[in-house]
Amino acid sequence: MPTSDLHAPILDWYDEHQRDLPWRRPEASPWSVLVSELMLQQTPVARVLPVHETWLERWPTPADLAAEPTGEAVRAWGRLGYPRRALRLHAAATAIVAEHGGQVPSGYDDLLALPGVGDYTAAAVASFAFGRRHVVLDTNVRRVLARAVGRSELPGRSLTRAERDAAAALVPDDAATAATWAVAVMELGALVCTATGPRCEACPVAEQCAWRLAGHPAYDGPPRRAQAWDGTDRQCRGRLMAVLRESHAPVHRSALEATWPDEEQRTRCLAGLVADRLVAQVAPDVYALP
DNA sequence: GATGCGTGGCA
DNA sequence: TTGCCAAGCAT
Repeated sequence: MPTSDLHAPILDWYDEHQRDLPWRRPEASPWSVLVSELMLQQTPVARVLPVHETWLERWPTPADLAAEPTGEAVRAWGRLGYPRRALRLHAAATAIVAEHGGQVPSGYDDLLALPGVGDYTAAAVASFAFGRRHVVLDTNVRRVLARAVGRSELPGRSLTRAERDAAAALVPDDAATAATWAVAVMELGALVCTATGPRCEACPVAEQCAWRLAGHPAYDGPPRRAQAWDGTDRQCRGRLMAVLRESHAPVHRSALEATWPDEEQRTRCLAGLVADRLVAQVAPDVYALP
């Protein structure tokens, strides 16, 4: 297969076009990398940048965060979305202090055991923060490989064994090169080989891209369900959380009623937030961040 | 394996 | 305008 021809062009392209991101700088700590990865789960870089900066200033080490109430993490999370990630990051910091002497572990298995850290994040932190050799397979990498190697516009809904094997076969032998390869392919997917409107004219491997050579055939896999929003529990939970984040004093139930007209749904969502530990009930009908 | 989980920007 | 998308994880 000519896939080895992908390496040099993509590594060279990354060397020239990579973004200067705080968590990529030489002085960035493993904690900075871990925080960035949690924040970047389903959230664009542009929105992560300011929150990541203030987060690291306030909590430069896992121990600093672990010493705070979880509600402070949820409040500082702001509007990044999926606030349960803030809870998981706090729990990860607590576990790092309790089980790893306050140092972010460097091994994949130890990272994977941390709350909020799955296969992708464990591989990414081990690779980016510690220079380990791993298969780092996120949505960007999956898309780049689906096109360059697999001849399709988009990857399938679920990660297949064949897809993982193909990605593994492309990882350079040398650990340091493998780590650069991982971030380089991700960056290519983020900046050039984008989900919509890919900039093939700027792509370093356009000449050998199977999808392009096939004439850019449109995605023909199973339909991808657009996530509903209006009227969903997610929207309702978001409204409730916004009120609690913005108030530095406990909030009475009556103040929450104004945010959502459907009482049955609002009550159910509030109970769900309490069950999720995103909200604490501090007195009858009074709520606050935990 | 499918589903639920926030938020905002952009074409 | 509105659908689609953004470095996933846990259940």
